[in-house]
Amino acid sequence: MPKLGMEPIRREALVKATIAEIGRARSLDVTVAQIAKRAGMSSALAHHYFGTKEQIFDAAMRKVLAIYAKDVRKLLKKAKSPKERVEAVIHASFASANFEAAAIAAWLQFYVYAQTLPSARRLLQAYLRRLRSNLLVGLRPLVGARAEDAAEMLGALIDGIYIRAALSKDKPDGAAAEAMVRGALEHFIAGQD
Amino acid sequence: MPKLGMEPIRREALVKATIAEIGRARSLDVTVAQIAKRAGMSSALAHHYFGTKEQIFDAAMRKVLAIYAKDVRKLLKKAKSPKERVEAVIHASFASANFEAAAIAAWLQFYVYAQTLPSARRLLQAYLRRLRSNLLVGLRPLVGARAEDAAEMLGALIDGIYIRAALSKDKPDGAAAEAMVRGALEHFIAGQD
Amino acid sequence: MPKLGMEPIRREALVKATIAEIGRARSLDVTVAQIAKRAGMSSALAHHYFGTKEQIFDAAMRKVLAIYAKDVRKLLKKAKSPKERVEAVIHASFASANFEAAAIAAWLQFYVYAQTLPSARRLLQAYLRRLRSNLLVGLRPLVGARAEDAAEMLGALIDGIYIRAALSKDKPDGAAAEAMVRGALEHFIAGQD
Amino acid sequence: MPKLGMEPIRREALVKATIAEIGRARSLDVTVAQIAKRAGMSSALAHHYFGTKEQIFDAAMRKVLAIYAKDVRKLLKKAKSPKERVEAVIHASFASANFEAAAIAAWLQFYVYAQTLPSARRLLQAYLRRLRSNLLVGLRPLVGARAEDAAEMLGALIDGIYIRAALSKDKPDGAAAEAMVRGALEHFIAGQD
DNA sequence: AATGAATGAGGATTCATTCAT
DNA sequence: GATGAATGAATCCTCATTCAT
Repeated sequence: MPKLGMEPIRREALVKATIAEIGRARSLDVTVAQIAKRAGMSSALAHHYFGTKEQIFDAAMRKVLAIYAKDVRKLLKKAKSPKERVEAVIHASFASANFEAAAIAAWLQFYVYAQTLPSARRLLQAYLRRLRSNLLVGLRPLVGARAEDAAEMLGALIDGIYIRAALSKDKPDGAAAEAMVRGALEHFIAGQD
Repeated sequence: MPKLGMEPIRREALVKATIAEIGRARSLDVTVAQIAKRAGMSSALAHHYFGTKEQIFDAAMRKVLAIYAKDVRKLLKKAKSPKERVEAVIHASFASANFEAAAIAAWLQFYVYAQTLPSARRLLQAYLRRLRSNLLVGLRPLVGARAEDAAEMLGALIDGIYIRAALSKDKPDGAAAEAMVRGALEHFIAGQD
Repeated sequence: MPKLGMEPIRREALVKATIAEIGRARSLDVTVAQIAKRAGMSSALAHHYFGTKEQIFDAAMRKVLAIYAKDVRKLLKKAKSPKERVEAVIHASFASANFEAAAIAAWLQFYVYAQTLPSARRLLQAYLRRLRSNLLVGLRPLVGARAEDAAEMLGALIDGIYIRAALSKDKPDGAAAEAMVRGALEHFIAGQD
Repeated sequence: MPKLGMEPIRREALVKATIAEIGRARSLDVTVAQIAKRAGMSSALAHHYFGTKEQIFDAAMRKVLAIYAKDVRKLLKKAKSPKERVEAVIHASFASANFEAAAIAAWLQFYVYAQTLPSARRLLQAYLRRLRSNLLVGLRPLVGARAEDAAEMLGALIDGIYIRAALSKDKPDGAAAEAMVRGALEHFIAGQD
């Protein structure tokens, strides 16, 4: 009798292996065989479950974004004030399991990947929209009409820190990253127009 | 005697074609044949002049960084005050010929490439150091001991804007980008610690 | 479960095809595609099983030497006297399945190959040592201290006959070849110093 | 005004460079560019003078055989007796400028080359015939009807020694080689049928 | 469910050879 | 006479993907 319910297990193993492998290679030049091997199965099985390599990548990207989204939701729930809301979003960006060398590397790769693949682009844009809207909700009470600009700026800053973390050989420093964004937030709030 | 002095012409054509082709593909998955074709020659000739694909990429990356460096130098010369120095660096980042769809796309690809290739990493890190030091010279008189943090933040913000511009389908808006960074600078200066 | 146990079959087919193809081309300028085609598979599969062309050649060379070594061992077992031992070695050299047009041609090619490739050189030198030592064991009782010279001479003579057989268009004549070496042996034994 | 009589100079330089380059590579896998560079000219010029690579190789092979033939002729002139004739041929084989690492390597390569290229085969067979006939003239008075066999055997032995010298990493020892062939000759003469 | 077997398509690289000057 | 310029044709090798079992 066949093992039942293997599908979700296999799929998850593959997704995890994909992120790890991309993190290791620091590039999307990763073969299905490598991913499958790390996931403990044959590449034929990987295709059986996902169809194409593209779909494996898609699922992996979805996973990275989902981890982040979940962290944000959790933190937002505890936020008591507008400012705490904004800080929650910032905190989630760098405290998440995603702010870890391999995941950051994978993140950057997916960013690039989104340039080429429409489905990946959609995913990434959804993330950007959500990030922006999460920031906006908190920022409006704080800076009013300047909230749009503030959200844009904070979002870009977060992405910039990510990209730099990806390049650096040092272990990513989430606290420092968070401090930098919070500083920018403070200055923005303090600044008059 | 044969046609002479083609080498620099061919090399430049290849470098230009490489950037254009990477911009078009929005990926480093570009074949030497594609590059050579766009540059109007056979792939064999491309290898004749550059040896390997890696060296072609290297030259293209060097070119992108060189364009930026030249723009910065030019603008810095005209700067009359510390603040003008910082603004010159910011302006160069977005006014340069590099802030144009294809070049931005190529820029992002090289950022990623630097994760893998040591030679590319060195190039990029040199760029980052120069950017930072250029900002620092202007920032020290303005914000004193906080200059380091400011430089770090502005640098990350610039990179973040780049990465977002790379993802966007719209034509990159240099003016808006510049305004955002200048805004952050103003707020940083105004902010108290 | 898939078709199983193809690997040894494929590998053997490839080795055989390699020898045949080198024999046909009378040169090592044989493409993996040609070999694979003769072996009835795609070149990709050949690479799948052997990795590189060099390793295919290595295996083929090993095979040629192994055939010879096996023949020698078999004949040596039946030898009842020192002289029969020497004759067994000689006989094996020319009666072996290797003394056949294609194999001789391949042999010569490998001899040349050994000049360039360290691994091939090691294989060939091992063969030469074994040949020498096999001859020595039989020769010592027959010619005493002159055994070393005799072994050297007989070995060179055998190789010389091989090389000439490789050049000739006629079907190799094992009997004649053997007679020539036996003659040299007789004269060496008869000769006084 | 054009330089006159460059042709023979260029041709000779190329032939010499070819032998040297084959000796260095210990293989015929030598590019026209390498040969031309060593000869101090462009590969285009090499083609200008020889037409094809094949013809360059042919000329080089011819040269190697010509050196040997000349040496033999010179030594044969001084020979006073049949035995001295045979010894002259043997001596020439190993004393010639050809019995030197690079030339031996080239020799072996050409031997192999002759398997493929008809023109090379003709050259080599002419050499073999001449060697044989030179030996026969001296051997007939010495061993009568057995001269044919003796010539065949000595020829094969000489070739065998060459092939082994090619494989060895040590500097070729002409004296030892000659001693071995002379020994075989002595034994052959001494041997009774 | 799972995988070894198998391949077509593609890509970097090399090189003999030709040609215009 | 001489050569830089240029290319077409090959060749090794990789890899996503399919299939039979």
